[in-house]
Amino acid sequence: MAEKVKTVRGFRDLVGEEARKYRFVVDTARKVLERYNFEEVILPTVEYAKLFARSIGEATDVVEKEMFVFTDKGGREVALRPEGTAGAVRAFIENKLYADGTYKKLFYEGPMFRHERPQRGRYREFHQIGAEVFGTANPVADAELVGLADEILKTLGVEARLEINSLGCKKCRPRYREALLRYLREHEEELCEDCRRRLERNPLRVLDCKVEGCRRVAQEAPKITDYLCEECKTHHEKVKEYLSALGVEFTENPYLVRGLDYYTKTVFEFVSPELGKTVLAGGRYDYLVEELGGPPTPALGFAAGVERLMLLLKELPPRPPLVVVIPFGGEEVKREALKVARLLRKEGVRTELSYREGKIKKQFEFADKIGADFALVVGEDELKSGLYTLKDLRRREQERLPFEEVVRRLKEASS
RNA sequence: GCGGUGGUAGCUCAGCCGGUAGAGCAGGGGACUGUGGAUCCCCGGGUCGCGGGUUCGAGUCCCGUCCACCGCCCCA
Repeated sequence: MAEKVKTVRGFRDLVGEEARKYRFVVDTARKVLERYNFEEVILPTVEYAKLFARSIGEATDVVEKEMFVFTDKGGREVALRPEGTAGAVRAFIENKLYADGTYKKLFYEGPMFRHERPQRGRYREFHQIGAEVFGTANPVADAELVGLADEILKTLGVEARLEINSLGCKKCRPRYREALLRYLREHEEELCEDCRRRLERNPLRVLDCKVEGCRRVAQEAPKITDYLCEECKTHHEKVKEYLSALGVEFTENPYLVRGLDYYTKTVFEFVSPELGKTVLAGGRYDYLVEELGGPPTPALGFAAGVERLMLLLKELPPRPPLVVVIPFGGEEVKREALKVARLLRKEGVRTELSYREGKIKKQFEFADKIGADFALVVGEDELKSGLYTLKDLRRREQERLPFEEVVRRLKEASS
C-alpha cells in the first residue's frame, strides 16, 4: 500500500456522531441567537496579522506564540484567525455598519486556529460560535448578552458556573495597575518564575495564576473592584442587578482577568466543573472599534468553544426512523423499488434503498446492521398483489399493506 | 514550549529473563432456498507507529522521531 497521508497535528476529522454533535451545538446556538435578533456574519479565516496584534495585544500568548502566521505572495504577513472578535470588529468598520446610528448585533461561527499543544478539548483548529454587540454602553446589553449565553448553555443541557468581574476603563485601570504592581513588587520573591516574568508585561495575569504561593499573594492583593471609577462602578453594579433580575446566577471573581488586552469593564466566563475548563467567555471592549480605525463605539461580545461543548453533551436528539427498501427479485422489482424509495423520500421519510443483491436473509442483515427501524420488501409477490411487506424491525412484526398505508404509517413514525 | 504515559489485527487489549505474534469482539461464508440481533462450524486478515543501533536473533533492550492522551503554560 502507498504511504498514508494523515491529518496535520491538532487538526481532525469530525466523523459520524462527532459531526452530528458539532451540528447540534452550532444549530442550537444559532436558533437561540436568532431569537435574540442577532444576525449572522460570515467572516474570512485569514486576516492581516497586524489586525490580531493590534486588537488582542502584542504581548499576549495568543499573538506572541500561538498564531499561524505566514507571508503571502505579495510579501504581506497574514494569519489564520486565532479568535473571532478582531475580524468581526474589522468587518463592522469596513462595512460601515455604524452608519444608521443604531446598534448592531452580529454572530459568527467557524474554525479558529492556535498553534498550541493539543489535548482533550483543545485543538489547533477548533471552532467557536461568537456574538458581538456594537454601539451600546448600556449595562442592560451586558446583562442580556450574559443571559443569552446562559440560555444557549441551558438549551444544550450543559452545566457551567458563571463568574464575572469588571476590568475598569482608561480612567481607572491604570490606577489599579499601579497599585497592584506596587503590591506585587513587594512580594516578588513569593511569586513563581512565570509570574515574575509577567510582572512588568501583564501584572493582572498574576491574579489567576494557579501556583500556591502566587495564590496566597493574590488573596491579599488590591482588588480592582475597589479601584473602579464612578462610571465603571455603577456600570458593574447595574450589570449584576440586571442579571439577578433575569434570574441568572453568578459569582463575582475579582481575579478573573482574561488573556486578551482589549477588554474593559465587564468580563465573564462560564466554566464547566466537569471539564475544569472555560466553555464560553467574553466581555466588553469599549475602545477596540476606535483603536482599529472606526468611530468610537462601545461594544461587547462572547465566544463559545464548540469542541468543549461537544464534550459535555449528554445526549443527541435521535435521528428520524430509517426504512430500508429491499428489492427482491428481477429487473422489474429493481425499477419498482427505485420509484418506491423516491416517493418515500418525497414524503419526508428517511429511506435507504438496498444495493445488496442475493439472499433476502442478507438483505435483512444489512438493514439490521445499518440500524434501520423498518424494512419494506418490494418483491415479485408485492408487484403482483400491490400489497407491500412492511416490517417493524424493532417489534419484529410485519404486515402486507397497500402503498398508501405504508406511506401513512412511515410518515406517522417520522413525525 | 515543558513534564508524564502510551502506540501490536477494523476495535479493545495480552505478549514473561530477547527465541521470529495471540485472544475477545467486529468482518466474510455456511448450518438455514422470501425474513435480521441467539447458537454452532469454517475463513480471511499484522511492514508490532516510523527510522537507526545492540545482538546469532528485537514486538520485547537502547537512541532518535512522529502521533495520541494526561498535566503545566495559555485559552474557547
